[in-house]
Amino acid sequence: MEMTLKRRETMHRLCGKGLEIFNEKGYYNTSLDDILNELSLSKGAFYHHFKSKEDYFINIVQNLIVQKVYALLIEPLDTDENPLPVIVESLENALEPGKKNEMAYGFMLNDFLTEFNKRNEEISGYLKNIVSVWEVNLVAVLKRGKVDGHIARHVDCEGAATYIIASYLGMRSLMTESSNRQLKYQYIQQLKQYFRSISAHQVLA
Amino acid sequence: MEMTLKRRETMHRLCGKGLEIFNEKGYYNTSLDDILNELSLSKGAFYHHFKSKEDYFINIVQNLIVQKVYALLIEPLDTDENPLPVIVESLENALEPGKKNEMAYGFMLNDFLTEFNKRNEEISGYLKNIVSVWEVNLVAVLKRGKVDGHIARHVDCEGAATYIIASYLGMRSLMTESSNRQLKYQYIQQLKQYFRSISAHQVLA
DNA sequence: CATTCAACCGACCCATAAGTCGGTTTGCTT
DNA sequence: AAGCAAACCGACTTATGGGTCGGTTGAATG
Repeated sequence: MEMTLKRRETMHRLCGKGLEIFNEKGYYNTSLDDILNELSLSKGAFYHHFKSKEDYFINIVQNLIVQKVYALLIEPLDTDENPLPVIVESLENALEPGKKNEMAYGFMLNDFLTEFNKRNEEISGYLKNIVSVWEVNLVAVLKRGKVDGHIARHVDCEGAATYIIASYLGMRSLMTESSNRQLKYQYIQQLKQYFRSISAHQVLA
Repeated sequence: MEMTLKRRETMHRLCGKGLEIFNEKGYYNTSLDDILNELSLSKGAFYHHFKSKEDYFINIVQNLIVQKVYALLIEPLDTDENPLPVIVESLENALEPGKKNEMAYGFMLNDFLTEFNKRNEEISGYLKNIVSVWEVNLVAVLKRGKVDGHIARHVDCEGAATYIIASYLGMRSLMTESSNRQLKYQYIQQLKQYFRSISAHQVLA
């Protein structure tokens, strides 16, 4: 099964570089040759592994993107502590410019969501699904926070989750190369302010 | 100057229909012919009035979009009342699905911002500028709210404005044809919750 | 009535980029 | 070493869409 290994490796390289460039320039603004040239691969190689550009990107979404969202935004929620600081920390971390040569700016869900909305229902569906999983997990962790006495009883957990997600996605629209540090700081501060207001122990600022 | 009138009218029709379709399908996913067919106009007519698709869209941005942002998001702020309910009302109104055949979903700043970011620096610049004007106005109105005793003294007005804008832009990523009513309600509720927390009179929920 | 020019027409040009296909290379198996 | 299939190559096809250009129309002007 050496060939299967070779296959896997090439597909993996393609997906990795693809995500990197799609993230930089957008899906529709990136040609396959842009990616292929970087990897010194040919059209033939590409179509030997994927049946279309769309199929290729679905692969990227369902492997790499899902995985990153889990790692950055969902798994960190799985603790027994007060959920609010945990959520803050996960978002703060997800907005961090990539250390080394990892993905810059935590994540690009908003960009892809917007790009495929109205243009490709299938891919759009996969992306929305990712957001939805994130939301479900946020709601769960908020509800637990209520039970554990960290979050005020009156809070609408679904609404809070939606609000958190919206603000995070929106931040990614505002953060363009420059300006980021300040914006991120402001965002985190206000998020904390909001969290204080839904916390069970009404700490005054 | 009858001709100038004709010219104006055709350009106006082009811009109106253009905004409508660009908003529906996205700028890069809309061909000039898509628009021209709807208006029964030709390529020749188009290029008689605009020097390029880009020039055309800049026209749309600087006339129609600027105007709508002012009408929906900026001018409503110009009152002497407590700014917080006024802001809520403007956002609520801006997220309203267009009555009659007006623009659906209040506004599409986030979509265009995302689409042109990384693809067209010039247009991107104009759009960012609109957001920036909105932000400046929000900050001003929040500061006035502080002076007037509606907003707590400790609040970072710039941060709050950023946070408000981010959450609004993000909502537009989440609101796809279906689902909207519920999402909007949740958003407004949580926004109010946040506003309560930066209000001078700490009303408990 | 002739002239003129803004407004408009639509066939054409050309660059881009997805996808095809007949081939070549590579490396494992026998 | 021969055979064979997976992996890969790259010229080609095809569709799309922005932009061009030589023309036509129609209304105002003299």
